[in-house]
Amino acid sequence: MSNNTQQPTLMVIDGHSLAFRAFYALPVDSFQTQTGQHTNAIHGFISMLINLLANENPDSLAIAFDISRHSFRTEEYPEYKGTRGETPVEFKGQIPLLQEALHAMGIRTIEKEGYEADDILATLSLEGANAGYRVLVVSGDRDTIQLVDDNVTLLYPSKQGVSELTRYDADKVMERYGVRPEQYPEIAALVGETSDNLPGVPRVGEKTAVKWINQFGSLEEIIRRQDEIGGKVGESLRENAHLAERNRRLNRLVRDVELDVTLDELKRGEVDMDAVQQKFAELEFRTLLQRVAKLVGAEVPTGSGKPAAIGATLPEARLLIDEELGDWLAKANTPAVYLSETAGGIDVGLATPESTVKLVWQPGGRDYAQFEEWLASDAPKVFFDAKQQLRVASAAGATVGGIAGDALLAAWVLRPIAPEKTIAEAVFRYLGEEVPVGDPNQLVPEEGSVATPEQLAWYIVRVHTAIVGRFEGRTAEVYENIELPLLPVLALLEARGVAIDLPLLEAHHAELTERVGALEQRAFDAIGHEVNLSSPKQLQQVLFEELDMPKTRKTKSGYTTDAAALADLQQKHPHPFLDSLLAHRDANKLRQIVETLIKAVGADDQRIHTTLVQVGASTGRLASTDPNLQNIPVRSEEGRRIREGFIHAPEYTTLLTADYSQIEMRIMAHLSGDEGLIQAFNEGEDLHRFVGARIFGVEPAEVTNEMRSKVKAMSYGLAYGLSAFGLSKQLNISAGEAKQLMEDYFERFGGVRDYLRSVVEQAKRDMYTETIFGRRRPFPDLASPNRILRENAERAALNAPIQGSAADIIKIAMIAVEDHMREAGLKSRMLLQIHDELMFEVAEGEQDQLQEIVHADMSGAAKLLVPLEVQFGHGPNWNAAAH
DNA sequence: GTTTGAACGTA
DNA sequence: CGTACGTTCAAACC
Repeated sequence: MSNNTQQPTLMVIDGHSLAFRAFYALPVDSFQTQTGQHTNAIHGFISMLINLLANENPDSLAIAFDISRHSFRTEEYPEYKGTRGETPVEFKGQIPLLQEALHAMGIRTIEKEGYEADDILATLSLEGANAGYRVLVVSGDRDTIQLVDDNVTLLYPSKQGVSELTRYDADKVMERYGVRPEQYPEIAALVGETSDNLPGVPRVGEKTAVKWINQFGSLEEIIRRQDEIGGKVGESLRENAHLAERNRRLNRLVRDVELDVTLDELKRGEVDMDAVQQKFAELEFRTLLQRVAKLVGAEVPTGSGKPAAIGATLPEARLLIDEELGDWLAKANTPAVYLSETAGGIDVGLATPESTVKLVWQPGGRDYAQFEEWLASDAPKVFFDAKQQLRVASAAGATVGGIAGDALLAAWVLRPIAPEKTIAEAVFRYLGEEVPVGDPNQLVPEEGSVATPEQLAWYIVRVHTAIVGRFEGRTAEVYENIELPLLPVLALLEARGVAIDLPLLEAHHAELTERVGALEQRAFDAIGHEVNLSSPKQLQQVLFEELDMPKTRKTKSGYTTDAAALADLQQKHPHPFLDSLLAHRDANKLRQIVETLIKAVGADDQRIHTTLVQVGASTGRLASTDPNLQNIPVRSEEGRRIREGFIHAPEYTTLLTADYSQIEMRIMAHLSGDEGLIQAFNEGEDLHRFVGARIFGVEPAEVTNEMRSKVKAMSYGLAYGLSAFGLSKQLNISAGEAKQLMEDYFERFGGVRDYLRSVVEQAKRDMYTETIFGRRRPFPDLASPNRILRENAERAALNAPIQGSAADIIKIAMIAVEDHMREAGLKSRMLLQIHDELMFEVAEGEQDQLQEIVHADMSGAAKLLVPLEVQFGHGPNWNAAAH
């Protein structure tokens, strides 16, 4: 319905009430971003808004929001709207995002402290009508019926949901309610409004109220002549007239709120599609973007062809050589570099936001000396996955310096729970543009269907700026002072690898293979037939059907056959098969680990080069893959034999390991400020013995091994959100004893309990946790209505600052150690990081000096309320180098 | 051929 | 009903 008069149209919308209706109209679970942010109310609201704008085409537009529940109404009547339950958090969090999205669409939102959105609508509709506008009020609150007149029409959502709006003009109000619009609030005052917690006059319903209004003309008149009304109803009116009067005061909308906006400012202008695109990309809205574009007549990127039609335009690529290239490099301000390996060499894309350059690089060729020199220099450059690009360069014999940014790393620091792992993902999220990725099934890609290196570089340089621009708090410091300097250190560790005693591992493997075979045969003999011992399904058949053993804990697809359950079964229901099975599991696992390691040994250098994944863990830890060297067995004697296969190269004299002693407990002491715990560390006594003495009320010397191990399990469990139930399971003690143990612990170390509580409290408030150094980790699930998800998030939130701070500390130490070793000109090398441990290959005569550097840098990486202790061990192999 | 689940190694 | 990872195998899926 378009406006066919000369009169301009003003549309005013009650944002809160319509968003709330949208929230209940759309399934909350189907509208979630990857980070778990709910978006159903935002989506529903904007969808409805687009329809409204398309249908009504208003000339001016404003959307009003409530700031809080407090208004002059709650001043007068504190119970106002008091029966309404707590607004769901899933909804509350969407309002600021909705407002941001509306701002991106160039739409003015209005809030006023002390007033409700309806008062703003009332004020604007009056102002608009006076200024000659035709006014459309959009609200789901019945109080706005009073605003309707010849110039003001109300669009009110029908019961079906948000998409259907009923138009109320004065005639329609009369038809529906039987009174004129301005009389409606008097009806409502008499009847009362349950949803606002405003009781009316008992025995008076809509029918009676309308009858009276039509008979007497107004509420005032009804009350003045209340004695004329007979019967029980009349009696009720006389007793409760004050309620009707109070209701009338409260439901009268204020029409002269002072707003710091003029009608002129509400005129709809051009829509900045770039801003809309970016905001919608964050919200992961795609169809809405198309609809907005259609509404305003803009173009939308298709995703198939060229880079985004709207947003920045891709500069023409230039193929530069010699002086021209040198000139470009000299002038370019922190360009992006993208290296792509090809059959003949390396294709290079270089870009600033304004200019792109391509280069067909033949490493070592004479024409490229200038480029290679620039690449190796400190001249700042940005990358996407710089560590991988470093490998490409280094394989070509080139070096890379001046890593001033890495968009992959930045995206992870910003959102470590679900970082964008490809250029296309990051660009879509942070720039709202689609990178042409091409069809992998097409052997010869069409021109323009796949991004060239220089196009990718252009995306990288822009997306990096966009990501870094969103850092908050101390995130930029974490990125610049920890992650970026660590990156080249990790590249060095990966390139160095660790030496392996291949013959020893092979002998070990042969031995394990033989043992696995024998155990397998013994297991078969015990049940009289063969079975795949690695198949949980087949094992369940044997255990619970053939041998008729008692059922174990349930899994998704049956009953568990894990080691703990099998050991438990063996107690209750001994059987030789169980023995053989458990022993087989152990041996087979070790055999498999050794096999993986053997396969990973490089043919050229007899070393294993793991990949240290810097963007792997959301706490800030590193991860190790291909192979994982952070989970090499150590707990069993047989497992430690595998560590004997990790050795130093012949030109070095020993392996050195340095590990933080109880770093997580020390961080807990620091963060909690608990005096008992701090004292324990400062006195340098055995921690668990000290804590045990306090808890059990004995002298440290009298703490038995059993007491000590209970305390140890408890201390470590606390940082993981361990419950009394979990503790009882782990220690095999009664629930009561476990509960008592925890109570005794908190009795003596109350600061720890207070701290753990405060972490979750803070996390629920901010929706993220922070480490000592300011690394943040978001926790969307803390607001989940799903109890399991929420409690999992609470435990993870409890642990994140502790585990994350430990990760920060060892990273800082690694940067310093590598730096100082280089300064000292040492030949020794840092090789591995295993979360709280560093491994070094020590060159002849350097052990003391190295150990001094490592000790100083590790213990000095953070100044805590307790000392950071470092333990060293050295020997010919990793097992011997244990302390 | 790819994904999922169970199991298990480490800090 | 204790956090953070990666790898392997079998089974289930396409």
